[in-house]
This record gives sequence, structure tokens and C-alpha cells, in this order.
Amino acid sequence: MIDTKHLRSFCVLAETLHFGRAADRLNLSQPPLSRQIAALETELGITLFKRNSRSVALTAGGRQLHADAKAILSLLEQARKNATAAERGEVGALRIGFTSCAAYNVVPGIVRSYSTTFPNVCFTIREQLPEDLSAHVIEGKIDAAIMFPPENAQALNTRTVYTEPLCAALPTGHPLANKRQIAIAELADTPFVIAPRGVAPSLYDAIIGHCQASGFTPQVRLETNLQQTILNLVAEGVGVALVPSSMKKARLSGTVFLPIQDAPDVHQVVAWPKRDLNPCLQGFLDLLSSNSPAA
Amino acid sequence: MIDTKHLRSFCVLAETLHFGRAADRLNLSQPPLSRQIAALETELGITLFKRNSRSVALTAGGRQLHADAKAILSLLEQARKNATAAERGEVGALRIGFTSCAAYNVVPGIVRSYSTTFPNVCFTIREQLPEDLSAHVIEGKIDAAIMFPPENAQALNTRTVYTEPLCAALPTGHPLANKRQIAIAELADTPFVIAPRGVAPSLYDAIIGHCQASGFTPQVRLETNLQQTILNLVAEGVGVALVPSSMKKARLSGTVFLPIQDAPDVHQVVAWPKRDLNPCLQGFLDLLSSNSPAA
DNA sequence: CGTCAACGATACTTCTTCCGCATCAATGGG
DNA sequence: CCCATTGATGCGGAAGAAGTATCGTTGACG
Repeated sequence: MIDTKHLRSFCVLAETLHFGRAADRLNLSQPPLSRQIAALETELGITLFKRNSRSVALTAGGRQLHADAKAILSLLEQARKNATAAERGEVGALRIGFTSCAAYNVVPGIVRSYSTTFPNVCFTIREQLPEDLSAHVIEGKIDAAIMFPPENAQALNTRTVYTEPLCAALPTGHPLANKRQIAIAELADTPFVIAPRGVAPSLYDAIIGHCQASGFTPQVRLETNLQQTILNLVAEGVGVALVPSSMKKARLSGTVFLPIQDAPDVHQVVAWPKRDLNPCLQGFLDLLSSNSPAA
Repeated sequence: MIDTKHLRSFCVLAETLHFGRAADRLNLSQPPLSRQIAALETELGITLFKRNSRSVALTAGGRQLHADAKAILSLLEQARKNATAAERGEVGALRIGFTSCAAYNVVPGIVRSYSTTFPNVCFTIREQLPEDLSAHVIEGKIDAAIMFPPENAQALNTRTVYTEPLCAALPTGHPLANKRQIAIAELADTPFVIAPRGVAPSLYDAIIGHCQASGFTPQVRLETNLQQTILNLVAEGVGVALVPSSMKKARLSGTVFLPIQDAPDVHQVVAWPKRDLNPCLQGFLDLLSSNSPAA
């Protein structure tokens, strides 16, 4: 079998065209080099050097092999670097899932900073249904997710990356739409549009909890899973909704966003599996920590 | 140093994820395989497999190295094939020089047949001055030349590849231009355009010799080195010329080509250096022999 | 909860292989 | 014609790799 040692010896000899000097450069004495080249030649079944005891010259096959051998040796060196870089998370692939809500706060920043810090990582981000994210992380379909805090997180690590208050989303025609700020109790008689608890328990609990703390249980007219859809329904006049403040950036006509007195905070977390850590993820998490702004 | 043996073992293990079965496929017992992988890991300074005595899994670095190692091993196999192919003349580079005259007879055919028979050879053909061709072959600037027979060919092998009679080139206005055939003696009083003897001795000798055999020495009005230029001068009415018959294909207006009675033959030869044969040349010479048509 | 079977790591011996020294054979220069 | 240079070869010893036997760990099963 052809050995990298043979290739190295061959390359040095092809460049020096002198067995003695080539052997020196290889920290070797001359006889082993002669034997290595001879072995390579019998292995390939061709002569690589035309030698008479006065000069050494490459044959056509030797020239060809020299080009190929140099390429292979440099690829080998590259492979060594790649492997260690991959283990450090500098090359590889990283797949991140996120909810539409995160698209308005943490995602833009982390996308820019990560892809500039790790240009050799194939970085994929996919918006996914909020109720699917936990499962996708656990199943390994994605390496991490930016999402509302999951409830049963025994297989997941989580870390808060964004915190913001809830705000109220009202249709433009709503009687309260012209106020600068409202108290949640003012919405006690207005129908709500809300995501089912299973989609984002923390968000659901924050909304319902805040209403109940103000002395009423909101009348839920319609449930739907996406914040985006909720806002569309608000714009249609179906009801009002409490949404994370960053949803303002959705720039949806027909909807007014109003701050709420004593608004509860909602959080975005990054969630990643407890085992089998993709090395690329570490850099991602580090960047999230250093960049994460408060709301 | 990383060895191809290590790469092979690593690849098989990465595919089977089982030391025992991988060792079988490598015709090896399990302990050496464990040691090889361990050596590779210490060599790279990273762990390639996460193993607990129940399962073996690639790390990120291992996945990266697996991709690279497969590529390297296939390149190695390719290099082995390339080297033997190069020695057989199936890959490599072949540079052929030729005179404008040959461009009208042997060159088109050999170009087509050689480049289809040896598609992996980088095939370069260059038209060059006829008086330079011998030197270029001897100096190694080109591997072979298709040319008029050189005179002092001690360092060159030559083989005739095309034979054709001389014909007469007359300006369209010439009194003999309407004949179907002429005898050379009819041109005894017409000025000639001819290439100097040094450019193509065999051609020069054939022309002068034929005239003298017919009882006259041609009056040379102008000497120039290229057949192409000679024909241009004939078209201008400077004189007449004797040229190889295939020059008819130059499709030059203003010139008429007439067969000559008892015309002497002129030859095109392929000339190549006597030593240090480029393997690609052998196939070229073989094709020339099998394709070479008589005039 | 204990036993067992499967699997990878390790210890030790054996054998192959490769290196270095000495020397030979060929070739070109003085 | 002699000699110096250079690559090939023979041989003894050392390094390294493979194989056998065995250990330690871990999940499966009763």
C-alpha cells in the first residue's frame, strides 16, 4: 500500500533530484530512501525516476505523481487542520430553529455576528412552528432553538437570551386605540385572541396570570398558534391580544400597539440538547450571551 | 505522522461504528485497530469517536475527518492511476509544432484523431516558422514537429507522414493560367518566388532540381520564408512558385494551381528528439502512422 | 438486583519491517 | 587511467506493528 511516508520521500526527491541530499532533508540516510522509492515504483508498476549514477530525472509518470502527491499531502495537512477546527466549532454545520417572534428581536443580531465570527460554518436558520421546536431539538433535527421557555425541559438546556414586556395589540378602530398606555383591566370586556397554552406555556401563563391578577379572566374568542396570525386577526377586529413588545416591528397596518401598566415580562430562551453537543453550538451560545441585550 | 493505513482504518470504522467488524473488514484483529485509532487521535490532539463500551459514535471532528479522508483516499487511488496512465501517455501534455504547409494536409486529421483517442492529454499545437522547428524540438520547447525533412538530423528521429507532388502556382492573369497541366520547362522564363534553402532544404532542392533536370535554372526574383507569403506574392503577380499540392487548400484568390508533368514529390515528416521521449508522443506517432494518407 | 454477554482497552509476546553501516557497481572528470 | 561521486545492495540490529489473552465497563435479561 502507498504510504504518506513514501509520498513525502518521493516529493522531496522529485524536488532535489539527488538521493543523498533528499535523504538529508528527510532526516534519513540514503539507502532507506533508495529502497522507499524502489518500493513505490514496484507498487505502481512504473519507473518514477530515470537514474544513471550521475543524474536523476523524473519520468512522465513521475512528474504526474509529483503534482498529485503534492496536492494529496497538502490536503492531508488541510484535513488535520479541519478536524481540529471542527472540534473547536470553527467549521461544520449549525442549524438553528426559531419562532416568528424571535425573528423580531434576537435573530437578526445573532445571525450577523455568528456568520461573521464563524465564516466557515454552514449556518442554517429556519423559522418553525413554536409547538414543534422542543421536539425538533430533542430529535436532533436542529442543533438549538430560540423560543419561548419550554415547560418540560428535562432533555434540554435553556438560557434566557431576551426579555421584554408584553404589550397590547388593538385594532385601529378600538375605543382605546388612541391612548398612550392602558391598564389591563380596561380590556376585561373585550374578546381576546391568544395562542393555546401548549404552543407557548410561559406566554399563555403570563397573559392569563396578568389578567387574573387584575381581577378578571379574559374571554378568549379565538385561539391560533402563530403570533403573526394573532395580529392579523386583531387587525380584522376579531379581538385584542397581548403580545411580546418586539412584535411591534411586524409593521402590520390595522393594529395599534400600546404599553401596558405593570406589564409582565416574557422571555426568549435558547434551548439545546443536553447530550451530544455540536461544537459549533458553543460559539453560538457564547455570542448569544455576549450580545443579548435587555429589552 | 498520519499514515494512509490510519486513514483507511478510520474510514472503515467511521462507516461501521464497530471496532470488531471494522477490524474484520480490514483483515485485522481488534486490538491493532483500537491502537491505530488511538494513535490517530493523539496525533491530531482530538477525539474522533465517542465510545462507551456499548456504542461508537463520530464526534464533529470525526465527521469532518471522515469526509476529508474519503476524499484523500480516492485522490490517492486517482494518483496511482494517473501515474501509470501518464507513463502510458494517456495523460500529460503534448506540444506539437508545425509549418503552415502541414496545416493543409496532416494536421487537421491528426488533431481530431489524437484528441479523441487521448482526451486527457493537454494537446497543444502551434504553427511556427519552418526554419525554427528543428531547434525547438532539440531544445525541448516542443515535443515533436511536423515539417519538411530537416537536413542535419543527428539528434532527431524523423518519419515521413505525407507525400505529395509539387504543383505550380501562377497568378490568374498569367498566360499559362488556363492550361490544365504544364511542363516545368514552360516556366523557364518566368521569375520565381521561392523560400531560401535554409528554410526547407528538401523543398528547395526539389524545386531547383526539377528545373535543372528540365534544362534551366529558375530566375529567383524574391525569396521569403513562408509558403503562405509566397502565394500572396504570386497573387500579386511578382512571379510563379512551385509549392506542395496541398497549398491549393489555402483558397487564395488571384492564384491558380496547375499540376506539373513528372512533378517531384515533397515530403512532410514528423521529427522528435532521440532521447527523453515524452510518453504521450508514442500514441501520437502511432496515430500518425496509421492515419497517414498518401497524397 | 444479580448474572451474563458484548465490546473496547490494555499487557505481553512474536514477528515483520525498516533503518543504518559497510560495501559494490557504474559513470563522468581530471 | 585513476579517482571521486552517486545510487544500489547485503546484513545485523532496533523499532514498531500484529496477534493472543485478558481486563473493565455497560447495557440486557431474567
